[in-house]
This record gives sequence, structure tokens and C-alpha cells, in this order.
Amino acid sequence: MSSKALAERAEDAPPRRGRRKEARPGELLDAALDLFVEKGFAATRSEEVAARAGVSKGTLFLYFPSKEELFKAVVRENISGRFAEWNEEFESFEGSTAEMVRYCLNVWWERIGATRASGITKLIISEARNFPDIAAFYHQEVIQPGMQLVRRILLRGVDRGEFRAVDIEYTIFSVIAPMIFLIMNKHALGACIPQDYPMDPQRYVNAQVEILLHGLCVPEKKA
Amino acid sequence: MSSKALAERAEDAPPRRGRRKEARPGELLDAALDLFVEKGFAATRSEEVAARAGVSKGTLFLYFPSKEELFKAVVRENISGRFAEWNEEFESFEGSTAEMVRYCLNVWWERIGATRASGITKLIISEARNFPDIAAFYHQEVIQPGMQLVRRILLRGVDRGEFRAVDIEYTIFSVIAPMIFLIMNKHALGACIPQDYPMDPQRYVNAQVEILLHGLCVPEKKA
Amino acid sequence: MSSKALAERAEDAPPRRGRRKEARPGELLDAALDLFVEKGFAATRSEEVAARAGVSKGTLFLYFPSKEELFKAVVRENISGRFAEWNEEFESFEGSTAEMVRYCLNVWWERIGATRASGITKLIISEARNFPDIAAFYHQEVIQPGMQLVRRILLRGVDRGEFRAVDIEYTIFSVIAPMIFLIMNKHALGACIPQDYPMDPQRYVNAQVEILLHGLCVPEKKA
Amino acid sequence: MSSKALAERAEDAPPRRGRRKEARPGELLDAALDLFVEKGFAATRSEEVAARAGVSKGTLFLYFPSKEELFKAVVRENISGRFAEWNEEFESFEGSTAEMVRYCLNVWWERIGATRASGITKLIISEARNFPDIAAFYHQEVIQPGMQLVRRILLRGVDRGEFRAVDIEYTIFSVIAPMIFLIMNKHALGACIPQDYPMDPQRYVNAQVEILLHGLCVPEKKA
DNA sequence: GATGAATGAGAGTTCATTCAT
DNA sequence: GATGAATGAACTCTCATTCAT
Repeated sequence: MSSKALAERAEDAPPRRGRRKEARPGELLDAALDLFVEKGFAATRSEEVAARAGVSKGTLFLYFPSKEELFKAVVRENISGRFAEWNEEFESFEGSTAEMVRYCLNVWWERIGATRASGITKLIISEARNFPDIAAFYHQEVIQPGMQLVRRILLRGVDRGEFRAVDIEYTIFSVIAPMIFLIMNKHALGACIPQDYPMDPQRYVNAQVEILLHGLCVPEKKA
Repeated sequence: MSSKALAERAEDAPPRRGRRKEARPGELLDAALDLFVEKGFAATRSEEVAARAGVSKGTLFLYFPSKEELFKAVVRENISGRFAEWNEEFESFEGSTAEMVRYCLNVWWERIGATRASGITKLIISEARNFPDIAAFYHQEVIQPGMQLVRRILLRGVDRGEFRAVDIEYTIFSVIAPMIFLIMNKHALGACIPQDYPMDPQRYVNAQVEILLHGLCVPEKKA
Repeated sequence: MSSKALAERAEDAPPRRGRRKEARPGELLDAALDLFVEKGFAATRSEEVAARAGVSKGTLFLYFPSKEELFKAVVRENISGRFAEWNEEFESFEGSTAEMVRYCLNVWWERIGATRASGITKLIISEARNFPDIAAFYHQEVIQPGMQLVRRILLRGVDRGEFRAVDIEYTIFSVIAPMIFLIMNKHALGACIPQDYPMDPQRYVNAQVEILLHGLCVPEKKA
Repeated sequence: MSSKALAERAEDAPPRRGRRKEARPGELLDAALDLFVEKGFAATRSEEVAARAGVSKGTLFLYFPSKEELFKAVVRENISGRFAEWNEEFESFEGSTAEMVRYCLNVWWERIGATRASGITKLIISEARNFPDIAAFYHQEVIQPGMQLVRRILLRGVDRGEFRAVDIEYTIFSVIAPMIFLIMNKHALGACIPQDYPMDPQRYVNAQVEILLHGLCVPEKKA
């Protein structure tokens, strides 16, 4: 009991180097995400995950019955079910659709792209064919809702006469592709090759948005 | 004539335990490329590569001293040093820069994107951090020359007043990103998830080009 | 009482899958010495060493990173650095040099020749050319100090007028050769051929010593 | 018959770089002896033997059905059946037994010790326990006749009053041990360690003989 | 609960041996 | 006869997983 009290206190006061039982699975998932993204599923050793999380090999298997289940948990954990929230923002957004696109991609960068969660995208791309059910899950939970959100935005632009009457289904990819590219650069080549050109993510996102909007918007006819 | 017929039949069903020293490395590299792209380096078993090439485990090691060398050979073999040729085409191209962009991406799709060589891109993205020297090699042999070619095209457009004065360095990515996206779709999720939307690569490429050119071109002032 | 009985029984039949981190390396080194001496390094299978030590293949590699390192550890472990002790005995020895020679070879037989450590000599002879660095190590740690000790003994004998003025450097071999021969007999042919002549090591050593001393000593001139 | 004539002619006129079919097995046996002595049976690759003999892997197996049979042939080939000849020399020897011992060991050095045949001894010692039947064969063909010859020499010395009445059986080893030691030095440590002391075989043999004879001979009573 | 010693199936690699050429 | 490409059994070593402590 007194130990439980201690544990609770430990939670109140941020972890002072103490091991908090409740935090273990999360720490393992964080460690696993990093390593899976870095080396791939097969090339990551379970023991390394445990070591990075500061626990022993055995403890890992106490929380996850197998390396494969760990992988699935990593994906599940890092798939933000934030589309409900984002759809709400969409509904109540009052500015122009161009502003909406700008806002949307910047928010995406802040909340996903710049965080460890972005690693999931690289992980899925690398491992999709070894874990088709995980790929299907990701497709359903992330890709479809994401595309649907983009679709609604593009439709809004076209409906309101802000955007040209482009082929919406293919234009969705014009929004998504630069983001995928940024993540791949962050987690693959960019992570191991000293870049010979500057690559500031914020500026990159803005540049892509501007090109995209130039391509989408109807020319403003000024008297 | 009958000997010719025999030869043809032999081609249909290649001889088991035949001695085909010249053909083996290529067959093994083909098999290895497929499997590495499909499952990743670590998850691909040497014996599986051999089996797909129609030889035994031992034969693989007759031609490649280790699985890692096989990997490197796969990358080397499939990295086209075609930039010289493409640069020449660039020099002698006489149409508008917009036409050049259209031509360029369509040619890329035909010669790289649609072929097995495109798998290399996925492979590199997945394995870069496990093989930094291979990543560096790819960067030097493919990414840098590729970016340089795109850079020259964009500069031509801007210089000739066809394109707006965009930030060239970041705009390069607007050309590349959709192609990377297409390859990832082909070799990762798209290869294992039944797509619920149509994805015709030719139309995809054209759609991306049109959005891009809309974003790049200065509005044509008529009369 | 019953618990004590149980413990004793457990000692008789050591626990399978027991955790005995301290004891393992020694048991593995013992097993490896036996097998390397018996079959040679290359012909000894790692799994066999493990099995003789009562553990599984994997456990061997838990303690030694490779078969080669196991070999080196076997040699290191069994090379007694007892020359300091023996040199002290030499310094304080008070009898005749002939007695010293007798004492010396008998002690050698008791402490080295008759023990498993003697196998190292056969091992080194068999594997020297495959492990030149190990051979050099053995030369430095065993052969040189050993020859130096014998050299000092012979010099003492000559200096004190007990031994004839023989060529010391070559006479050293007259002391060593019979010991090497005995070990080779013990671990090579003698170990697999039913000897057709009696070979009692103790008597063998004594016989060699007597021949040797007869060869070395100056004839006692009796009035 | 004509092939026999050819062989003889080939012997007369030294091989002019031409491949002589008849010589193949011999070249293979020579190569095999060298390599088996150097690296041991298990660590020697068949292909290496073939390469050193200047033929292909396949050819080796044309002459010897297996690596093991090659080993046996190497031993057989290099075991001199010269004891008949030596026994004759013994019978007709007219000098003192001491001279006989000197002569005997010097001849041994010239005809065996200094030649590649001496490698067989090291080979047998290293591999005896892996090839007990070969060991038995060697014991019967070499060790027993060799010991018998030494035995007869020692008996002659004792019978004629030249040698002391030593324990003949154990004294045999005093003759053999230095020779074994010399061979071991030549083929094991001595072959891979830069000796820090001089080791002239001829002088070594003489030194051992003199010590031995001093130990054996009855003091010459002068006057 | 946590640990890490122990396991053993499985992967990469070697090499004696075969056999089509 | 000679060759060397091909084979596959056997070996070293790895690592996910178990379980006694």
C-alpha cells in the first residue's frame, strides 16, 4: 500500500529517474517505434528495444506476448484517431479554402510530421507487405479518413469557385505526396546522409503549399 | 531446324542443374531485387532468393560472397547511370519548358517508374539506415544528378520567362515528390491493399504534371 | 533433513536448465580442452562442446563469442603461470643438481604431465600453424620461461662441477624432449592404440632422468 | 609397359612444365601432405590441395574417391617400408654400437627427418584419434619396426659390454624422443614462430647423440 | 513483477562431392 | 580424362522466447 502511494506520488511529481510500472508499456512502445523506424522490424532485436526502454528482455515479453504483437501495438498506439477533431475544425472553419489548406498542412506538420508519430508512416511503407493486416488497419484508420478530409477540402474549394475544376481524386495525391516525401526524407536518406542542400521543414511545407495553391486556385481577376 | 526447336524448348523449361555461369548472376539479382523490395533485406532468406532464381542455396554464394554483397550488387545493378543520356536530351530539347516537364516525367515513368528498377527506390528508403554507404552511393549516383537535372529544367523555365520566379531549390521537391509517392504506392501499401479508388499511373502522372505546371507557369496573357 | 537429501541428490544429477553463471565458463573450457585435444580444433563441433558441458549450443555462445575465442580461452586458461613459483623453488633448493633434475621432472609430471593441462601441449603442436598468435603467446608464456628454468639448472650443474661442460643450449632439449614425447604418447597414439608394451609414466620419467643424468654427470672419482 | 618406359624417361628428363598424367597422383599426394601437415586434415580444403597440385577440384576426386582416402593414401605413400633395408645394414654393421647409434640417427635425419616425410609424424600425432585405423597402421608399419630396430641396437650394445645394463624398453624412448621433438619443432611451433635461439638440426642431432651415448656407455677404463 | 540464463529453431555460410560438358 | 558449376548436408552463430529464481 505504501508502495502504491509512492507510485502515485511519483506520477504527480514527474518521474525522477524512478521506474514507474504504469509507464513501462509506453516506454517500450517509444523505444520500439524508434528502432523499428530506424532499422526495420526484422533487423531490430527485442533485447535492444528492452535496453532502450531501460528494462530487461524478460520484461518486454511480460507486456507484449511477441515481437510481432509489439509491432502491432506500436502501430496502433501511434495512429492518431484525431480525424474526428480535425473534421470538426473543418466544419467550423470560416476562412478561404486556400487558407484552410495552408492551415491544414501546417497543423499536420506540427502535430504529426514533426513528432515521432511520423515514423509510423515510414514503418508502414517499409513493412506493409510483411504485415498486410497492419497495412489494412492503417489504410482504414489513417489513409481513408485522411484522404476523405482532403477530398472535402478540395470539394469545398471547387464548390465555392476558389479552385479550378480539377480531377479531385488525383489532386488529393498532390496534397499528400509532399508530406510523404518530407517524412521519407526525415526518416530515411535524410537521417543518414549529410544533406548538401538546406532543408527547413517549415519552409518546405510553405513552398509546397504555395505551388499547390497556385496550381489549384482560379486566377483572381482584378478589374 | 530441329536444333532450333530444341533450343527454344530449352528456353521454355530451363535445364535443372544446368551450367549457366553467365546467366546466373543476373537471375539471382532479379530474384533478390524482387524479394528485398517485397520483404526487406533482413526478412529475406538467402535460400529463398536462390530458390526463386531456380538454383540451390550454395549456388548463390558461388556468385556473391555474402547476403550483404548481394544487396549491394542489387543496388548497383539497378541504378541506372542514364543521366548523361537524359542531360543530352535536355540540351537538344526545343519545345517549351512545360512540354519538357511533361515529357520528362512521362519518360521517367516509362523507363523507371513502370519497371522493376523502381523497386530500388523503395528498397533504399527502407534500408538506408542499415546501409549508410549504400545510401550515400545512391545519393551521389541518383539523387544528386536527378535533382540537378530538375534544377536545370526549372531554371530554363524561369530564365525564359515561362515559369514564375519560384524558390527553385524547394520546387525541385514538387517535381520529385509525386514520383516517390507513386513508387511507394506501387511497392508498399498499393501492393498489398486492394485499392478502393482507381489509380492509373499514366493518368496519375499527367494529373500531377498539370497541377504542377499550373502552379509554375506565368499566366498567359492573351491579347 | 529431507531438504538436505534433496540438495544432495540435486548435486548428483545437476539440474537441467539450471542457472549457474559462475560455473559455466569453466565447464565449457574443460569440455573444449578435452575435445580440442582429442579431435583438433576444426574437427570439433561447437555443439559437441556444449553437450559435453551439459548445456545447449546457444549457451556456449553466451560465454564465448566464437569458437575461435573459445579456443584462445582454453589455451589461456590452461597455461599455468607457475614459473615464478618454480623459480623460487629453484633458488632455495639445497641438494645436488642431479637431485634437482630428478625433483624437477617428477614435479612436472605430477603437476602438468599427469593433468589435463598436458593436453594443451598437444593442442598447441597440432594447431600452432592455424593460430600463430596463440603459438607466439604459448612460446612466450611457457616455452621461453621453461627453457630458461632448465637452462639455469644446467648452468648450476656445470658451474658447481657436477655436470660435464656440455653445450647447454642443445642439452636443454634433452630435458624437454622426453616430456614432450610422454605427452604426445598420452594424447595421440597412446590414447587410441592398445599399447603392446608397458608404459608406466612414473617409471618412464625416472628412466629418462637416469639416462640423462648418466649423460650429464661427471664420473665420480672414488679414491 | 610402354607407359612404364615413358615414366622412366620422364624421370630421366626432368618434367618440362608439361602435365604428365602419371605424375598427377604423386603431385596431389605431395600437395596434400604439405597442407595436412600445415593445417590439419579438417582445416585443409580439397580444392586447395588440387590447386597446389595444379589441377582442378574434380581431378582430385578422379584419383581419390574421398578426402579421407586421400589422407590414407598420403600416409601410406610416405611411410617408408625401409626397415628391411635398415635391418640389413644393422646385420652387416661392423663398428662399435656407439658408432652405430651415431650413424643410425644421422641417417635417419638425412633420409626422414630432413625430408617432407617427417611431416607424416606430425600428421599422425595430430590426427591419430580421428583416424584410429590409420594410427594402428602407422604403429604397425613404422613404430613397431622402428622400436624393434632400436631395441636390437641397444641389446647389441649391452650384449657386447659397450652399454650399461639399462632398462632397454624405456631406453628406446631416449633414442626416439629427441627425433620426435625435432620433427615437432620443424613442423609446429618452429614453423611459425621466429626462433630466438639457434637450432641447427645437424648439430642438434649430434648433441642428443652424445648426451645419450654418455648416458649409455660404460666408462672406458684406461690403463 | 522483474530478471537474465538458458534454449533451440532457424539463418548465413562452407565445402566435400557430383556430373554435364 | 579434365573441368568447374552446382548441390546440399553440415556447421557456426543469432535471437525470439521461456522460466527458475
